[in-house]
Amino acid sequence: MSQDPLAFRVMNEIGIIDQLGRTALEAVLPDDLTVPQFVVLNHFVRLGGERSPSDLARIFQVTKGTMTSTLQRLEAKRFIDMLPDPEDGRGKRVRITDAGRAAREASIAAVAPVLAQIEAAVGAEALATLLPALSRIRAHLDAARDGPAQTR
Amino acid sequence: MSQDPLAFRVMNEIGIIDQLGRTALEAVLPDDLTVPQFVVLNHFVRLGGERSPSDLARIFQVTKGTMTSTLQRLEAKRFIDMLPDPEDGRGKRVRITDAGRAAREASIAAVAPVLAQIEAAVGAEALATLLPALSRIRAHLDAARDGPAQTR
DNA sequence: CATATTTAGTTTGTTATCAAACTATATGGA
DNA sequence: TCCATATAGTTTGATAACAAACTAAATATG
Repeated sequence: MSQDPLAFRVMNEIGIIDQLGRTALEAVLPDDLTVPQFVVLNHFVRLGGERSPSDLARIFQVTKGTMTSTLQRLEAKRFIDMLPDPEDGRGKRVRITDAGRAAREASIAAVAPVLAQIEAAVGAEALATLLPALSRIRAHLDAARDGPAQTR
Repeated sequence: MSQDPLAFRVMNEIGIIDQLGRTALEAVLPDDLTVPQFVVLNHFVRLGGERSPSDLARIFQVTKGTMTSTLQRLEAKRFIDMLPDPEDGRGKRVRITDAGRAAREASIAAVAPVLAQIEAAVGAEALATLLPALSRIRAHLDAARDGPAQTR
């Protein structure tokens, strides 16, 4: 059980947490929102303005294809608008709609208790300590990634 | 960027690490093995013997349906055998094949440098410190999960 | 200026994952 | 013994994610 290398055990634990956490959040999210969909809405409310799909792909570290799919689903729910970029014939501009803002508010309300429980169970200090180490791992993996396949 | 609750930021970081780490490992794994497939093979080599599919689903915290899929792919590659359980007409017994053992050895060799790099970049102590906190988060999410939907 | 290269976005095909529905066998209680 | 319930596995129908191939528009180079 513990003959596995340390880094492997950490990755393992991270994988399971990601899965359980994602499932727990999606169980309470309204409007059949998924975590990635919520995260995009949250971004627009917090930072406002408009973004291109490839901006968003870069920000959230997913491929362009993945972002295309997430945005299409959000647009189908009328939570974002996709407009042609007037400055670039290839580009698009994404912005949140009023319905999207409302869905984000409802999501925050639904998700807050779940997050609060985690914080209570693990301790705010422990979480705060975790964060920098996680960031280092992320930074390493990000840098080690060879040719960023597709403007991820 | 940091108005998000602590627990949310941690979950976010974990999600990205999971994704980047998974992709990095799968890039080097032989025989088109995926991480879940490798993890199952690794388990059999480390602990030996036979397991039922639902044992494996429980051990790796995935649903039975997910485990069915992973086992079918491993069987197609001839890396495991699936036998009827002589004691239970509903059950199956899974065990690794020689080819499976060989694939696991090759995988370990391929994956080791990637893990070593992570360990070097983050530091063994930092990883060791991370582990208990991660375990607490996992334990909480595991416990908070309502009716374990399907003998997950 | 014309062609080559890069960039923006989409599409395709594969795997993982979940929940829920379904089949078949086992077990428990009346 | 018989029926109800629980358990083992599979299947179905979603979403997310990747890589790779593809279209179209923009930029760079000769």
